[in-house]
Amino acid sequence: MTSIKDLARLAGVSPSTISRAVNGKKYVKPEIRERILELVRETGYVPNSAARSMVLKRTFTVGIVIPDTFNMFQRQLFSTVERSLEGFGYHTSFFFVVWEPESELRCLRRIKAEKLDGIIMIHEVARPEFYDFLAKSQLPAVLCTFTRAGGFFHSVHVDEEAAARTATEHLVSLGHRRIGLLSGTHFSFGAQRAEGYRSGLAASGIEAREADAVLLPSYTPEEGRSGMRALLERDLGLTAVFAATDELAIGAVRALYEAGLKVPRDVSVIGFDDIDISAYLSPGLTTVRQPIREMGKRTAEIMSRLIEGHREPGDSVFGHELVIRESTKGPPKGN
Amino acid sequence: MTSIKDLARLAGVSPSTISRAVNGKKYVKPEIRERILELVRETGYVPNSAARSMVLKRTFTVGIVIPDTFNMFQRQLFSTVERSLEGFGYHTSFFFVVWEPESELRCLRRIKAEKLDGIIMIHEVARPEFYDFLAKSQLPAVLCTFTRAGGFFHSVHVDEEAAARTATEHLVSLGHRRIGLLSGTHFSFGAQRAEGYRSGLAASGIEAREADAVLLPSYTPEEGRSGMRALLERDLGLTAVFAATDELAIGAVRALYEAGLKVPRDVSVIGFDDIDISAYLSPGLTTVRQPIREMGKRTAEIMSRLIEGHREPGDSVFGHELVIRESTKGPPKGN
DNA sequence: GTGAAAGCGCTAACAC
DNA sequence: GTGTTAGCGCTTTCAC
Repeated sequence: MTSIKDLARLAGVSPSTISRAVNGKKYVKPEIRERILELVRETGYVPNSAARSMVLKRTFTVGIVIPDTFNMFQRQLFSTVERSLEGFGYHTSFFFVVWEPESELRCLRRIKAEKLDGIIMIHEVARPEFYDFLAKSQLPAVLCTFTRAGGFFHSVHVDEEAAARTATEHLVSLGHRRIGLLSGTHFSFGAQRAEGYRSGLAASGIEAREADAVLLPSYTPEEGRSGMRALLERDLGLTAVFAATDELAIGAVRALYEAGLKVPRDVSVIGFDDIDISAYLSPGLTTVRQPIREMGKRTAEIMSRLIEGHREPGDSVFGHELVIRESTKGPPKGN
Repeated sequence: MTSIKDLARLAGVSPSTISRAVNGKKYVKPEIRERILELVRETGYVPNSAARSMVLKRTFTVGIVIPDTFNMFQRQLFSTVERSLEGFGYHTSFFFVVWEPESELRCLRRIKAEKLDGIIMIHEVARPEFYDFLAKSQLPAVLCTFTRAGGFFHSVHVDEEAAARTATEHLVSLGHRRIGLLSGTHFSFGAQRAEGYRSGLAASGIEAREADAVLLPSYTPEEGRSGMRALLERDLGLTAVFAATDELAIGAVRALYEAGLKVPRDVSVIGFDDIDISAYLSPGLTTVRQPIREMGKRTAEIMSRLIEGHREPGDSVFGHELVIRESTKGPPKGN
């Protein structure tokens, strides 16, 4: 691998001049600069980023912490973030964390080792050490899709509870009275969406029954399927279900299908997130959309400004949107 | 941020001793080691990886090149690769490349700059410079899900053509005679799967008609939907469709749904890959499974051995498996 | 405009 | 067992 010294020897100049030429600095005679750039092309020289970041004391890369099991919503989110960050001149480094304390600590160690310019959390880690580090290190950080009490961190998110209420109210407005809930125990949004479901019901004067809700350990289609099965077995006379994520909803629809029930003829299903695939399901999934692209862009933008030393408002709360497709309609007659 | 010198001062020893203690080397008096480790805990010291890799001349991280638009199949693949690599003691660095020459070159530059221990390609880049660099630099490299003529690179993949043939023959065995094809123009697998479709048809004495096939510019549900629509408009009397990826298949099912046709009652649909979601669709998608986990693990294993300087066989060809779910059945009577 | 020298944080020879 | 020294590849004063 050619180094700056090799190039210096080749060009018959000093390493400093190479450095200046490569980095487009002033004070290099045009013809020398040309010759150097020509040499760079020939040799395929690219400055070693480790060496560079050692002296510059910055890496031009921001870390993105994301669950190892990231779902399609998160996947779309981080792609947008990555692209936008690239636009601001930053690279990204991904840290996949598994849902276990050890993994979070390992991730934290790596983050410290890599001396990143900033950290974006697309995953709500459990370990407080994580947040403590972010706070104490003064590292630019933004929480994407969740907040943390204390107002210390910048965060980009929707009003989860309000959005879940919108979903529930849509079902109610269609005439449903017995509505099931499929949500999860992990991460704040699970509880927040469940709360929105309850308040949506309450606002319509409908009692939220304990038995109508099931809280799953994760938000996968498989959990949605087994959650829906549980609901079905309880024989509650549900005519609709609110699933806290589209993936849970997909599993729920599947369980219904396996039970010989049709969506939306027998049971209506509404999801949350509006992941890409939801529009292509048959029937298309009615859901509450989080403005993924906008949120991703905003996250990158805040990060970039934070790195540049600007101050930024603490919270960016985005609006949600009800997307009505074919998986919801009025309850079957007789109910 | 605490550095090795700070620690040395704190512990009253030299930096070398700190280095030895932290890296678990011999020749450190037990009580001193203890004190140092204690200090490490207190201060939260983590060695700067840039500095470390400069002297070690290796980074313990392998790069994974993957399309920016990676699909669910690739997503599962890289998660497995990442996890397995982690098990071998390597970190991973992702390079998302957009389908355009400039992006591939930018990616190549970054790869050169980062001095990785190896490169895994989960994306078949177009630029020959990329492969030239890999070859000339002697960097351990493995191509995952595709091969390259010349036998120079290690690669992990299935026999795409044979697998597509299996899919087609399944349809034929069900009684279908007019079978549509939805594949793509990009990446070798598009042509290989199309070829498998043709040879599957030929093996059954069925003529492959030009009009029954549509080649899309990408492999998304949206393309599958528009491809299926095109097929429908041609009014060919198709009773089944082979889609070259599950995502294409999902879009095809959607187009059929929108046209008021039922799967599999009116038209059977078979996909390729067996992405996670396929089992949760309603109806479940019949498909050809690539052994994602095994392929991912194998890729990581080969990489690890390559880095350690071992020789490895050039190709790992995995077997595929037909997964029959509900989206395929015999053709409607009267056809 | 250009080069020499110092130094970023770390590890590995090599003394002691 | 431990410290001293050199050096990884780069950028940046500071002379010239």
